[in-house]
Amino acid sequence: MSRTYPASLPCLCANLRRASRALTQRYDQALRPLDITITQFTILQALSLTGVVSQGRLAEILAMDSTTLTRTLAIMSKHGWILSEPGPDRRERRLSLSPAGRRKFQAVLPHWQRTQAQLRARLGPDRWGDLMNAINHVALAVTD
Amino acid sequence: MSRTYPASLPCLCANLRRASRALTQRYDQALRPLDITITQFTILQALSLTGVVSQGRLAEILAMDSTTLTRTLAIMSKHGWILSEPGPDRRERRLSLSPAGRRKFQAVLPHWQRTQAQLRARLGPDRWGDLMNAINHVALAVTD
DNA sequence: TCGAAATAGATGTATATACATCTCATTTGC
DNA sequence: GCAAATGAGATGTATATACATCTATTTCGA
Repeated sequence: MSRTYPASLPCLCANLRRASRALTQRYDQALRPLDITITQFTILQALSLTGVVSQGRLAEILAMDSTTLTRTLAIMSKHGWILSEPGPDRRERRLSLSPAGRRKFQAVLPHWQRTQAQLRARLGPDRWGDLMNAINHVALAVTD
Repeated sequence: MSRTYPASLPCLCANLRRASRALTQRYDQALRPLDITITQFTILQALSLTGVVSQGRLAEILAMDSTTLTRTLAIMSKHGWILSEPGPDRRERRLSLSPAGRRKFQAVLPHWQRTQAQLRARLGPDRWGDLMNAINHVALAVTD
C-alpha cells in the first residue's frame, strides 16, 4: 500500500466508485471554466448521438434512473440547451438538443477531447481499450 | 447497439460513471434489507482494514473529498458505528470502528460477499481480475 | 518568539443520485 | 366500451459528492 493510495480495496463496487470519483473530479475540473459538468456534457453528447429520444430511453442508455434525469434536465433546460416536446404518447417527453445546446456541445467538445487525450496518453491505447471494454461489460452484466 | 443498452459512449468518464451507477444500484439493492448503503459499508470495510486513521487519510484512500466524508460519517455516527477522537494534532480526528461498527460490518459481510460472488461468477475470474487492475490503474493515473 | 502561511476539518450551497409515491395517459381484459 | 392494470414522468425526501469559505491549530521563517 503506497503512502497516498492503496492499490485496491476488496470490493469491486468500492474500487469502481473510487475510480469514478477520481475521473469525475478530473473531467469536472477541466470543464469548470465552461460552466458545465461532465454529467451535463454527457447528456449533451448522448442527445447529439441519438437525436430525438424519450426521457425513459435516455435514462436506459445512461443506466440512470429516469427521475434523476428529470432533475438534471431541469438544470440544463434553464440554460436553454434542451428541447422537450410531448410525443404522440402524451405521457412521454421527446427530448433533443436545442440550437443553443448544439452550440454548447460544440464549444465544450475540444476541452473534453483534450482531457480524454491526456488520459489516454497516460494509460496507453491498449489499457484504454481494455478498460473501455471491461467497464461496458460490467454495465451490461449488471443490467440484464 | 442493443435495444436497451448501447455498447459504449465515446467518453471514458461517462462509461465509468454509468458502470458505477449500475453497480451501485445492484449492491445497494442487496444491502437494503440491512439498512446500509454500499458507500457506508465501504467505509466500515476501509476502517476495518486500516484501524485508527485520520479523516484526511481515509479520504485519500477512497479518493474522496474530506468534506464529503464529514457528511457520511455524521450519518454513520448517528448509528453508533464510528469512534472519533482528537489526535495529538488536535485539528485532526482519529477515526475507528466502534464495537457496534464492528458488529455491523460482520453482519453485512456475508451479504456483500454473496453479491460479489454472483457478479464474479457472471464476469468470470479473468475478466474480474483484469477489471480490478484496470480500474485501480485509472484511479492511480488520475490521482498522481 | 512571533506573525504568516499552511493544514484539518466543519459548514453553506449546489449538483448527482435513487426510491417511494403521485398524477395522468395508455393499454388490456372482459 | 369501460374498469383495472400498466407505464411515463414529476415530486418529496434522503444520501452522495465536491467546492468555497470559515475556524481552530500547527508549522515555518525571519
